[in-house]
Amino acid sequence: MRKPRPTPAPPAAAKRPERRVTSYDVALLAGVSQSAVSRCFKPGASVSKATHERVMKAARCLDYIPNAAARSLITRRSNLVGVIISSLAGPEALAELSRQITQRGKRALLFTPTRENELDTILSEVWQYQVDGVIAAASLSERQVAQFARRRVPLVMFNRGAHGPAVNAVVCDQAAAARLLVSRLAEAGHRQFALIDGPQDCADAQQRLLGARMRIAELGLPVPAVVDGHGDYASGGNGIRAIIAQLGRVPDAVICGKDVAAIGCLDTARHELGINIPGKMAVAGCDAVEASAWLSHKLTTLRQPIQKMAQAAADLLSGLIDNRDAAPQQRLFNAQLVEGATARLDTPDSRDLALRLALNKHGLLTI
Amino acid sequence: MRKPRPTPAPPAAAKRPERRVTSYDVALLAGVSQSAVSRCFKPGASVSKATHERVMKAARCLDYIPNAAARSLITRRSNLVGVIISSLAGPEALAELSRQITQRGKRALLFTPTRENELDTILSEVWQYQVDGVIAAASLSERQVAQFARRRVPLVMFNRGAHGPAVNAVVCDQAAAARLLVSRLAEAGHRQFALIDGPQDCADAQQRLLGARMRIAELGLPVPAVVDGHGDYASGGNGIRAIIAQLGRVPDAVICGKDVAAIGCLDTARHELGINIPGKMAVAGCDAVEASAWLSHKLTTLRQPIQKMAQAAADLLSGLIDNRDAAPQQRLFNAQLVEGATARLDTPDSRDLALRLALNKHGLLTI
DNA sequence: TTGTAGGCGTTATCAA
DNA sequence: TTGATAACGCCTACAA
Repeated sequence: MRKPRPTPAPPAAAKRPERRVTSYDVALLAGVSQSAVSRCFKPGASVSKATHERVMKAARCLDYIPNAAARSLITRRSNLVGVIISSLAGPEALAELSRQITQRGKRALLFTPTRENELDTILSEVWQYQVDGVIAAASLSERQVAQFARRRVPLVMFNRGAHGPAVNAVVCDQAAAARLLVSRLAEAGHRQFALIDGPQDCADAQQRLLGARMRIAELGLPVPAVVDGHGDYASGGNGIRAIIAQLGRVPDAVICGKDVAAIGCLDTARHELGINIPGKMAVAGCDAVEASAWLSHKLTTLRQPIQKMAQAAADLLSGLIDNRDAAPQQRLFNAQLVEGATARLDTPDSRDLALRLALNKHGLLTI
Repeated sequence: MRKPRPTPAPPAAAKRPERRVTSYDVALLAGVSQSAVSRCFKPGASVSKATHERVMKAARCLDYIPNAAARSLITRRSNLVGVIISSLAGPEALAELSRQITQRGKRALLFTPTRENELDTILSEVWQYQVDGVIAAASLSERQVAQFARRRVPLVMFNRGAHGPAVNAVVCDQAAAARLLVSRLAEAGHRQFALIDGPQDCADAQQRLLGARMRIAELGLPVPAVVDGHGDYASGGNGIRAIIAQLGRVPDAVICGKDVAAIGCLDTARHELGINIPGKMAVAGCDAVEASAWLSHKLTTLRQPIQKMAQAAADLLSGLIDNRDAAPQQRLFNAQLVEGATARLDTPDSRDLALRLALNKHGLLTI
């Protein structure tokens, strides 16, 4: 048996490690037991109205707030969700994930790996903090994914290639979207393609370009020029220069793994190389960042439903936290083609028709 | 007295709330006491080499990781740093803060208020999690700031107007930078200014525009046109239209509280209103976002040393955590003028000189 | 509905 | 250097 507090409370000023306000203090002031206080802070617990009021008043008076660490120790719930996100994954996803996690009464504990090899260090911290689950928008090795299973920590992969059907994942069908993009560009008459690769550790960009290459091959188009990139603005500019050097001519269409690179490519092509876009060359991105819609870019790109995906990830994780034995699932979303002004996407025929309609609208032509 | 574990370990499979691996399990396997295990995980504790090895081997064997919640309970250190950041503050700041916090052996617990009134809710959660300190890139009321002092939780304001000298803050001298911008624009001959305001809850944007207005007044220039904005792309476009309607003419120079709005203004002016920039009108932003440097914008703007500021914030907070009674300090940084291509910043004289030099360089003129 | 008592997993203290 | 023991602050049967 142990005495709740050695010093009842008032004469506790001499202690060095400055005492915090605890539920015992509140109980003392309210004239109830400590467990009564505890129950008052648990939604749906059985407490009389009178007790509840007295306790809450005392709590307010003392600025009492329950200690999450102590609670998590006994309940085995930290209400913490680890979010592992490499900076390349885009700020919109992070903001949206944070919001969704908060809505479900949990908090995002942020892990931002800068290099691949940091991931093991990060994981060991993840375990320490006893997170209830993890949403990972970073590339985990199979060994790392296996650790989650062994420790029984629910994991949801976000927008990353899932390692087999045993892993929970929310993904956008990048390959399908890229295939669609190639098909549309090909229909419109583009034949010589070029690809500016995204960063190696960005699985979604890799998926997109893989899909594009396959579709190009299927359609029997010329072998595309491919250059590496890091997904940043400079990569786009350097990329288009390298492509032209490689092909010995300007390609018909350039597809970039990342929008920012696509904008870099677009700007360099227009302002430094003097290439008419979309007249002479088409440029397309793949992830519809905010800037892609700006008037000076109007980039043709692929929009992923990030909000819905974040919501799905949070839902999926919540479910797993409440029922760790739920069957793993993959939720697949489709990207949507954003028809900007950097690529001709219409077939020659439909373009004629559109032109005629436009002229007709201005009264210049009668159909 | 209490027995470490009711069930020694092997036959513990029947328990429902599935036991975790604890330091007791490691101790049992290594044949030492539990406190010996604890000491092995504390850097600089006095343990014999032999014991250390045995314990570590057992720990690896059992996948043991210390429980941060239990540790934080007794040490009163959670190693958690609350980061309160409104989405408007920019992703670069968040990434940099996260990195700096990690480098100091702590973790960022993310709080992203979407509306002002959410802040009180957020703070009550901050207290629950027993964070060691908070970096706030959001506007806190004086009452809210006072709560930090009362609870003795170190607080560092990041890029937000400090509430008096008693608050720790890392700020960039926005007003001074804006004054410089106005001065340079005025020297170059711009007289009629217009301002597109940032969001109300974005104190740095407010500071910048305040500085600009004061300098405009000091120089005896015409009263500037001022329109409200939210700091987003659309605000820039709407803003410039409203300004022209208000003035009845195109202003000489537009200064925007946020770069993204400035780009919106620039694009709309160029592509929709057909205004020659910088010939007919100057456009300037204030926070040097990544896109401002792109070739299609080349925005004249003000660069804040975000990396240094994040480092300073993390340093300051670390110091406060180790010594809560340290005197509060403000660390002030200066913004740097980025001379883009959206504003003439040279005086008429120097422009002539520059022109002559340029022509001379091409052999078209001899000085 | 309320109080008692034990335990969550760790670190800190102190004697051996 | 090591081990026993007492916190840390809370939740939760169980009994009243």
